[in-house]
Amino acid sequence: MTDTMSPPARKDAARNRALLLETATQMFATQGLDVTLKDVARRAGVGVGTVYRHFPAKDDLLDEVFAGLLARATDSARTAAADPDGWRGLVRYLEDAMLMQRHNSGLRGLAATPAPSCAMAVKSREEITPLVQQMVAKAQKQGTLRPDFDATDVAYIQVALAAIMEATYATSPDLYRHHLKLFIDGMRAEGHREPSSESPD
Amino acid sequence: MTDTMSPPARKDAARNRALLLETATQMFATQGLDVTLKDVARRAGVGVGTVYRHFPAKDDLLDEVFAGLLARATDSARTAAADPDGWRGLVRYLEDAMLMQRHNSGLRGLAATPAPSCAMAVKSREEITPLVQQMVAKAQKQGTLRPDFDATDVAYIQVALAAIMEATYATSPDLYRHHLKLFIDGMRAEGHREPSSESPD
DNA sequence: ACCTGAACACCGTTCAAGT
DNA sequence: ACCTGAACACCGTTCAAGT
Repeated sequence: MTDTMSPPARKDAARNRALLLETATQMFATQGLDVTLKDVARRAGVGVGTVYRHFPAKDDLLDEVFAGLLARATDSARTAAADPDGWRGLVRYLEDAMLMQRHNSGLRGLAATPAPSCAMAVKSREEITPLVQQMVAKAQKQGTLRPDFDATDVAYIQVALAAIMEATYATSPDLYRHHLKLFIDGMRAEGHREPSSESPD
Repeated sequence: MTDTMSPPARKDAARNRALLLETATQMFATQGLDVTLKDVARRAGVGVGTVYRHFPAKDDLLDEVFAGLLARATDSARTAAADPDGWRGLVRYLEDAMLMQRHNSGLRGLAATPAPSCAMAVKSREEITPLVQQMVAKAQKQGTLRPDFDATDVAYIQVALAAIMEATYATSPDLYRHHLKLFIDGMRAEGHREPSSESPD
């Protein structure tokens, strides 16, 4: 994924790059998207200019930082798509995605305000959409998912839940589970509304 | 609503205040929340300092600007609460609220990112929540709304739809209608899933 | 009293000078 | 080649000087 050109780069440069990525990943995860690049630089022990040498703009740094999480999300989607029960796969995928956000402040911010320009959003769509499409098709064939449900709707439900989570996280970080259930229930096909052995809360 | 104290204030000051409010309302509606206070000042023909004299901070200006819209939303909720059919009132209230956002960029931004600190959000909750509670109670008594549905859930559905609208507006400003339908369907009580004479789109 | 605009703090980004 | 930090543009906010 990172080869073909660009002579190996000096060892110190490579180290700085890795260090910055690591530092930024940590800071964005715990403190959210508005950590300053100056702060990232200081914590990494380099000058601001170095950050901009490796990442032309803050968005580029964000893209690389969250590319890692995107990979995890893709894995989750792949596993979910392999589930023979389409509905169950879909639900698990959504739960996984929300759990990731639950534990990463920066991801919450990104997911709730998806700039269509954002490289990560684009790649995310490209990689995950086909997998979600498989789940949707399967679940519809199995009669458990509404027939008028689109694969892109899953992405929008993620956006919706992200916004809710962002709004409620500070007060009750797990309230989103309630809304997740609500939305999932709205996805069910006619006559598949039985509570599936969960506690009623 | 604006009396009891503060000697009437000089005529030019009062005019400036009104002018600023009007200008800001216009600009936030069409250009969104990140219009500059310097721009507002210029367009109103005053200095920046004047803006800050009348509104201690940008948030205060926003609060006053959107207090007007809040009043309209409250009216809508009151009308909806008066509907003998609880379900129909609830649906109309949601449709109204979304229509307001649809036509106001600043409102879209605010609704999608509700800071709990925001005075408008607080007032909105205080004024509208009891009305929504009436609708929810009525609809549940009439058996058309899920029994495990909370009045606060309505507010969160608004947040969710606002985020979706914000994400899709540029490309397809009316796509939110689809998701509104989806969520509304998720609110239905068991056995009330008939398509109610709408076109299927 | 109220208005004005220069000035400050802050953040993203650039670039001349260093190694 | 790459690093550094001062410098710039921009936005929110303040305040000394004007009327």
